[in-house]
Amino acid sequence: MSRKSNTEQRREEIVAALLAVMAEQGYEKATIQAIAQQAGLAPGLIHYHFKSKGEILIELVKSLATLSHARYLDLAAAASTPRQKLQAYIDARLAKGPGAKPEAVAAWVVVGAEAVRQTEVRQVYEEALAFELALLHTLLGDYLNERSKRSGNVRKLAAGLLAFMEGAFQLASAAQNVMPKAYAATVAMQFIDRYIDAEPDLAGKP
Amino acid sequence: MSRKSNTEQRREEIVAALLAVMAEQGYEKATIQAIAQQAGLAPGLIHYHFKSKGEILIELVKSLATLSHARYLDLAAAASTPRQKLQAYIDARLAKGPGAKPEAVAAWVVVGAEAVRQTEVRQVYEEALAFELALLHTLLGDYLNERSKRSGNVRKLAAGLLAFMEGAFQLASAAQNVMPKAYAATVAMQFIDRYIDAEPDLAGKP
Amino acid sequence: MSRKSNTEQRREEIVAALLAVMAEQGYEKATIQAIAQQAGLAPGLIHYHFKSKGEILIELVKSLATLSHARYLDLAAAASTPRQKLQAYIDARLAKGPGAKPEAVAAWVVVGAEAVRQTEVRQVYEEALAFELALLHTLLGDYLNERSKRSGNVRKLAAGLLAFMEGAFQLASAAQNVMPKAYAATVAMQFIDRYIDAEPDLAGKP
Amino acid sequence: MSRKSNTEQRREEIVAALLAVMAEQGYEKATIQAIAQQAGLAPGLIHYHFKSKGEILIELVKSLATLSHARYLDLAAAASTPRQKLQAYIDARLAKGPGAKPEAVAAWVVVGAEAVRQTEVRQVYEEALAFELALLHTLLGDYLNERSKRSGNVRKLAAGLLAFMEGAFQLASAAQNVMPKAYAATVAMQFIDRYIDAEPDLAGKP
DNA sequence: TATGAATGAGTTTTCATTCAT
DNA sequence: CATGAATGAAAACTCATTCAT
Repeated sequence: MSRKSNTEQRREEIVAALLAVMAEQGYEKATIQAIAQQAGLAPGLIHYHFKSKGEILIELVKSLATLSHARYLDLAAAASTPRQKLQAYIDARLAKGPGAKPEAVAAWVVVGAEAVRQTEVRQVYEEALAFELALLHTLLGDYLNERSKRSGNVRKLAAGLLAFMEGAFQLASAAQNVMPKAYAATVAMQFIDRYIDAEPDLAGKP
Repeated sequence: MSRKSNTEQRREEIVAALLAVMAEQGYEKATIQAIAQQAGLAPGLIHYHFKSKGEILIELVKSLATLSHARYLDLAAAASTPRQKLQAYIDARLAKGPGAKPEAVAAWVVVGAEAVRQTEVRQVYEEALAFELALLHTLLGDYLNERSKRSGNVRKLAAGLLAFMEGAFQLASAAQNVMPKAYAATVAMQFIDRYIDAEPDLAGKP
Repeated sequence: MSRKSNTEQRREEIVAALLAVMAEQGYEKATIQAIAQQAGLAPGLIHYHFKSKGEILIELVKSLATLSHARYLDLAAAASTPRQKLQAYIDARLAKGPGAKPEAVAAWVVVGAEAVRQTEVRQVYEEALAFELALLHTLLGDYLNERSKRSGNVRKLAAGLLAFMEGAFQLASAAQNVMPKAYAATVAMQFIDRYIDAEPDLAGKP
Repeated sequence: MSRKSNTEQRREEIVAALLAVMAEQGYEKATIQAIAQQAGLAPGLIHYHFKSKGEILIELVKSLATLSHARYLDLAAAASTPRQKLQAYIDARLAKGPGAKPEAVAAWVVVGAEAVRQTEVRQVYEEALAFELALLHTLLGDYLNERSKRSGNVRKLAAGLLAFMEGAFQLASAAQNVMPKAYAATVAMQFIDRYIDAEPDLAGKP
């Protein structure tokens, strides 16, 4: 009887190792040797499970996106109103509450820089962001409906929030000494609430 | 008798070459060879003018910060009201109007990723951001005064805007297909105006 | 399943190659390429087994010290009296008799020059010399006892002999045409015997 | 009227600079840039006065030999007996008394290592040592005559002393922590005196 | 599947020497 | 004579990838 394949587990271990190393070394410095050591595996084994280093990165991008969404689903489970769901989304992405992983944030920032120049990375990176943007758009739309507000600018607000969150990741990873403590989630909700409240209220009009 | 020094000029040429190469290749791929070729210089000359590749990067960070501020000063010269100055600042940083350099934006994003792990880069990067944050704080304060508003949250608003702008850079460089066109400057001013208008107006109180 | 490690053997081969190349080229000219070629290995493999060129040098210093001491132990095995042991020591260090390696002598000289400026090299170099000095001190003490002599100057005599031997290495490597043939071992024993015989004989005193 | 050539002075400055740099950096690390900086000259000027870096080294070897001999002549001027002259020689070479230059000693050690592999250096190095050996031989012969002793071994004694002194330089430069303080000059004279006193005195024989 | 040695191309850096000014 | 920029060949070191075991 042949022994059971552990490929899937190994791949996950390797991706996790890249995440850890990349968070503090960057992508180029995350050598196969370093990843192998972090994972407690032999270097040669990495290339048995992945064709190339780039393939691990791609897998990591997907993994990070999945992770983030899983966090949202977790938090959203306890939310009933549209506002609570929005709050859950913000908290999940800005890594509040249980399961926060600063090294995942740092890795995501590095991924973003790689996406600037690696086409394949950019593709999955954009896919992930497009997904988030769509989700955010929906959540914001629901929230507007709850308030009986309308806005032609939900799309821009969603884009603005997405940009804000990406920037918050960046600054949390590379300029933590400069930023105020714990501003991100608060500011995000304020942006949303005040943005929406300032919309002309069409609901009550005759 | 003595030969005239052109070091300052050469250093600027080299920094400009790094900017150009880094914008589309990233920092690691911006090899000394590539920089030299971009600048039309012999590779050895790079190290005659700079002790190391890292030193060029540090110089570039300073240069980008200076460039951005110069753009603000340019635009602000024509601004008279606090709101116009704020607008000038936003436009300058988000690279609207004349003098916009998309490659400088891309380079800044890559710099940000390097700041995650290179201590020296992080230092100058943080210095630059701290400067921007202070300036933004001042501009927002002036704007509030103009509106006879008060806010204990100017600091958080400034931080939020800074994060938003950094994120906008990131997404403009690595996810241009996902984002709406020309959302950034508009959204930034809306964040500001609505944030401020939602503040309790204390001016008229006895 | 697992591949057997040959690291220890490879490291020894590489150290031996450095010894050979350094003996006739000096340390700086003993390039990684040259060492690799001497050892019949690929250049990259050198850095797989050693972190840096300096590490190979450190290893070589230790190896030379060990080699020299092994030669002494070999020769001393056949010696019964303290004088014979001293003679064995002198012969071993001055590379008389079977197992003499002129290239090891030349390499040791080069090591000595590197010890002038490389702190790490100086450390192991000094350790090796301190060991030799202590051994020489012991051997001389035993010899004195045999002769029923006493001397407060054994320490200085040992130091003098050590210096003499190091100088003999130097001159054998760099000024062989100037020095008399085969003077070293003879002169060393004469220094010892006459030095000791000139000491006031305290043995017969009441 | 043409301006006076300062070539000779410049050459001496450059040689002195090499001495200083080489004493603490070794020969390979004594770059033209470093030499120029030490001398306070422009790098290009070095090659105006010397054809190559090696030529400076040759000049330095000669300079060091001359310096050492000048020191002997200085000290010997006040010596009347053969023993005093010997003492003067030993003191001069082992750098006792006024004019001692530890950095010259270190440089000489480095020179010795270069002599192992550079033919041209070895030539002048050997010339210098041959000169010292001959002088030492003469001084020892005179001392023997004064004592009415004879010895067929003056040549070997001279060689032994020369080796001892070179070794003392080496150990003073690279193993100062291991050696006793101020042993060298004392031990040298003891080697001489006891060596000679132990010779069979043929003078009084019938 | 797993190991770890091996390869070789590529990278930063150094530096003697040259040369225009 | 003097300056200092410029060159290009070499050096150490890195590392993804391959492969024998």
